Order: sequence, then structure tokens, then C-alpha cells
Amino acid sequence: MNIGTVSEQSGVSSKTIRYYESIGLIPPADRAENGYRDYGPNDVETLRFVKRSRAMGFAVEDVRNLLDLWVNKDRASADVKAVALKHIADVEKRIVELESIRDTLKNLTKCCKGNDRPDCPILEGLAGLSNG
Amino acid sequence: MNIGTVSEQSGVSSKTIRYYESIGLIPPADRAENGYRDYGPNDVETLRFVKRSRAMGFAVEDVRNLLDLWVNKDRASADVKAVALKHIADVEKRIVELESIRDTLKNLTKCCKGNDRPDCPILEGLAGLSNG
DNA sequence: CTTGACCTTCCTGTCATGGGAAGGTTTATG
DNA sequence: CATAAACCTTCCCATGACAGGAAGGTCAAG
Repeated sequence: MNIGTVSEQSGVSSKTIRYYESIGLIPPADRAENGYRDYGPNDVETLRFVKRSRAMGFAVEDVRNLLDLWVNKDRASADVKAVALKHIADVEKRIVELESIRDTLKNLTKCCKGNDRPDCPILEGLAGLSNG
Repeated sequence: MNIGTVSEQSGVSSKTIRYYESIGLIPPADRAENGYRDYGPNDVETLRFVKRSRAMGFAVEDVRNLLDLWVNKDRASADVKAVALKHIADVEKRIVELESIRDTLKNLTKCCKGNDRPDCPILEGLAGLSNG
């Protein structure tokens, strides 16, 4: 299986697959006689795992950790849960931050007439920030 | 006023102030005889505006736009409002994405016993993804 | 006079890729 | 069979928004 096929089946671009190999996230692929990388179905599974983990917002270093746990049959599910719970906490923190930003901006825009006059509460807010 | 003082008063690091100057977000600072950058109170105000805009999640290029509108007395508040509304939409989109991620991860962790056994629904979820 | 705290420019690293050049290989078509 | 298209390879550069650090100049205090 050439890299393009694996890319298509896993949803990970060829560029990114080579990058993952270069940083050791996935092992070096076998090579065919012509020097092309040669993959099997297991590699597709691995890349799908990586893809989904990344889509869940895990950093590549976290994925490295999760992959290791995934492959390691001696793992304890508690280890995985710890990684996941920490990530959930991070995600929730970011949600709260974004909600706060959204609320502030909504307040500012609500006060802004949005006409052709120059007085603008949004700019005043950004300059002086009455609102938190 | 040296760069360190402006940094302290605006909350923007010296490094970042030089960076903003280098990309033309703020005009080149005056120079004292010794070659040091020399700032006035207006510069502090400008940097505070930038800082707050960045804290609201605006990209530096958006801040460039907002700064221009802020300085330009002929602006229409509608222009500013358009920038802000677009950004609010972006923020809300990101919130929705993060909430979806959070819910998926919560479902997976809820099913995970988190003990010393190797069977782990989180890893299975990342591998096969029953949940969206 | 020296120590330390500033300041200067310049280069590198971050994170997770994407883009593209320069060149080799394979496959499909005229 | 020639050639063009579609692959593959490695390599280096760019992104966004800075932070870190080297190498060197300047200034205030003890």
C-alpha cells in the first residue's frame, strides 16, 4: 500500500503521515524496492486512531501517550482515564474563556448603533474596557 | 519612557512590543540619543488597546484593522460592528466545537471504569469511534 | 571600577502541519 | 514506444504570535 492510499483510507494527508514518522509518533514505514513507503492495514488503523485523537483536541504528545497505552496490553484503564480527564478539564476551561469573551463582545456590540456615525462603544470598550 | 516601562504599564512584553513594531502593527518608536526606543503616554494607550483586543481573541490582523478604525475619526461604527460580529460568530463556532468534543470525551470516560484492568472504552472509542 | 539592570539587533524554536522545488517511478494513453 | 500524468522521494520555507538566548552597547548605584 502506497502512502497515498493510506492517506485516503485514514484521512491523514501524505505530508502529515511523513511528519508523524519524522517525529517518531508512528514507526518508520517499510520500504518497497523502489524506495516507496509500504503500508499494511494496521497502519491505517493506527493513523485513524491518531486522527480521531487529534480531532478530539489532544496534542500530538498526548497522542503519543495514548498510542502507547493503546498498544500496551499491560496498561491500566486508569492511566488512560487520567489523560482524558485532564484533557476534558482543559477543554472546559477554554469553553469558559470563550464564553466570557463572547459575552463581553455581545455587550459591546449591543450598545453599538452600527450606523455611519463615528462614535463606537466597541472601540471605547477595547480602549478603556468598562466591561469584563 | 523606555520600552521596559511601557511594557509594564501596558502589560505587553518588550519582546512583543518590538515584534509589533517589526510587523508594522504599531509605528516605529522615536529613538533617544543612545538608540533606545522612546515612548510617550499615547503609546501606552495604543498598546493597551492592542492587548485588550488580543485578549478578546482578535487576530493580530484584525487588531490592525481595529486600530485603524480607532485612530480614524471618519470611521463609521458599522465598520467596527461588522468586524466584531464576525468575530463573535467565530467564537461561537469554536464554543460549539469544544462542547461537542467535551461531550464525546465525557461519554467515553463515563463508561471507563478507570481501574487497573486493561479494557478501556476510551481507547476503543478513539480507535473505532461509536460516538460522534 | 565593577556589578547588575537595562537596552540593542539577530537568530532559533515553538506547534502541527501545508506548499512547493527538484528529481525519480509507474501507469495510462496516443 | 514515446510521452504525459500521476505518483513517490527528500529538502527547505512559511504559517501565527510570540519566547529564549547570544553578543554586545549603556546607564545608575555602590
